[in-house]
Amino acid sequence: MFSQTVEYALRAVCFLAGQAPVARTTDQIAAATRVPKAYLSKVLQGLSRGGVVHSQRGLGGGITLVKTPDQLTILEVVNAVDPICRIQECPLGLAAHGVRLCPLHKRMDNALAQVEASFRNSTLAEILAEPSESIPLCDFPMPPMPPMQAVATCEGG
Amino acid sequence: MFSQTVEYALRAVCFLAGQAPVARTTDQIAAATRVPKAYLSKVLQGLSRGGVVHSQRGLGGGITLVKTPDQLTILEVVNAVDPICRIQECPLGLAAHGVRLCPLHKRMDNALAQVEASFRNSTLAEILAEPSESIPLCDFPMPPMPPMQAVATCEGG
DNA sequence: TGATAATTGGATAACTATATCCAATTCAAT
DNA sequence: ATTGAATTGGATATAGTTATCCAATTATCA
Repeated sequence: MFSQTVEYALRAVCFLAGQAPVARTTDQIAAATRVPKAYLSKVLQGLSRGGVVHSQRGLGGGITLVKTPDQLTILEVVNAVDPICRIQECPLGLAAHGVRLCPLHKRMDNALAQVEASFRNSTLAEILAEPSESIPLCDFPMPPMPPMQAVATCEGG
Repeated sequence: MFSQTVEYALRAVCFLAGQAPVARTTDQIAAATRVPKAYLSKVLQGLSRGGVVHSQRGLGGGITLVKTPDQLTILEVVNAVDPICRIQECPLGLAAHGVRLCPLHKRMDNALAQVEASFRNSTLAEILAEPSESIPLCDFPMPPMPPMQAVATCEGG
């Protein structure tokens, strides 16, 4: 139900949060998150226009988060690239329904509201800090990283 | 975030529930729900294969619900045409993540689980019975209906 | 059995999402 | 100023979703 674009954007931001405040290039992000590089650059453009990341051109440039991980929520990332559109008015355009939704669309909108709320309550810092057997994006705890090569071994699909 | 197909399927089933146990033709459903007739017939085929509706060919045929409205949930309708796919395993295919999801994907899956749960808890009967200023699909309480012509006046979009 | 009413499914079109490639642009470092 | 590293954006390709049309099929009623 979530688009590929959302999945990719969250992976990228999650990676950047773990590296903050260091800038990373599109190549580095693509390798770490296993997202097609060419497509990732478009997704990052969306995140940039949405004010989630900052991109710096030129030698030594790259992508950084605009906010610190504890101030950035999943919702902001999602809304930057593929907004959760709440149901504002009757999709059938029925005049009588006006502002109030019918019971059907009220339930659909409630579901969207729940997703919105739970995404609003998750910060990137929280995700990185959560004790878990699985570190986001990695087969192992990630080292600081400078030169950076392809990410560890990986099988399965 | 919900596809057009889901929206159309829910409208159709909602309408049929209000008419149950009378059969309605694709033309009648299309007019009442304002769904393009040709596309609706495809959506209904999906609902039929999914066991949500039964279609009867021939003179006097039409579409009916397989279950009574109090036994049919929104979730069953949604899953018949555009299933909610929970995140079962790490989308990156990281071996180390195995069965357990990382904190990021755990949160995404939780959101899906919430939607699933709230759809599982809504029956069509409940939706029709809910006191509301807006009756599902209609500008006014729907009469029994036989010959049936276009549905009332309607403006806005 | 014949006529009519209804679904079924194949072919096709338009649009959006996903993905790729590359030339142009920008900027830091020297 | 020149060079090299990096993003940017345009053009294009592919796949999936949404939508339409129509001939074929099925089943009921007279």
